[in-house]
Amino acid sequence: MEINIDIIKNKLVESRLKVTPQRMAILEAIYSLDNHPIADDIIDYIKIKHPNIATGTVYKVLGVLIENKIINKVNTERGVSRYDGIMDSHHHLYCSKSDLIKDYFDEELDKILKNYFEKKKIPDFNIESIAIQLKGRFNE
Amino acid sequence: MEINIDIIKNKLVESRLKVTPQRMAILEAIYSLDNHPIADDIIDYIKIKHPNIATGTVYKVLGVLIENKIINKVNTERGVSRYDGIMDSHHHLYCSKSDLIKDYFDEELDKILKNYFEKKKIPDFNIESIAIQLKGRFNE
DNA sequence: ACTTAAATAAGAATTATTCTCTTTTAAGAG
DNA sequence: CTCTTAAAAGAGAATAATTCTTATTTAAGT
Repeated sequence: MEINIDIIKNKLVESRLKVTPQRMAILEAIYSLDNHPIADDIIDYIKIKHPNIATGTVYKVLGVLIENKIINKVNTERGVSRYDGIMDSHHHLYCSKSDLIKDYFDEELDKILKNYFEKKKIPDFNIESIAIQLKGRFNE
Repeated sequence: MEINIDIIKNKLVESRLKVTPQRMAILEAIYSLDNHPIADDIIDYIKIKHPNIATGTVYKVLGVLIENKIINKVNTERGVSRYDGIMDSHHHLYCSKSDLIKDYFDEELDKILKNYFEKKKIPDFNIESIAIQLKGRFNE
């Protein structure tokens, strides 16, 4: 993924958020780390350049970034939150044997689903978003 | 849902699990409580008849029931685990304003998805299960 | 009724996350 | 460029959900 400092900075500025070293570092960590890091992965990654960052700050910043739709939270079986820097509509592939989670983009599928639910309404329920979790195994 | 003691007992016997009052009570709670209870809901429900049940026991039993495919765990945004006694293939409707989660059965949709992924293989990934999370609002 | 592996109770321990309060800082105003 | 101030970060205590440990009890087969 592009780890351009200016692009990261821009994301903060666009949301009228103060640009702080901590926020920059956390965003950079999310974009650099693959596999949808948990807070602790981000903290470990950041500690190299920012040894004094407080755990609470990381959680606070993650919350702010989510509120401002700069990142997403991904639910997992284990209950630990994982974070995703990609905001384009996509689904997730969960490995049933490891903690690997991959993004899955499929516009054709999105179209099929959109279409399907436009025809087949669910009684008393208005759909706002559709997320698919595909669980399975990756070939090494 | 049917809250038949013999049916509950059978689920344990079929899995070669010892039939204990605690396990019976926990299963009964899951079938009786609606809206995919969290562990605490189950504990509260059970405490009326079993005031001495230990919290750890409830978590342990829930784990055993999941391992034996008698119940399922449902992921939530908040990270707190919720439990589902329905094992037939189904999806979930998540309310975006409350903690309501409803089961959603749709064989037609399942067929469409099965078909779709039989044609369109995902590179290096073998699908084991497909779960759809529909987030939206319930009418009143 | 006896035996024993399995299950439960009790509560300590752990883990992830949030909260509180103090200090520091980004960024706009002058 | 300095001043001001609201916002952000630091530090660590607090909380919540869940897991773990050890002793005690019990289900169910002999």
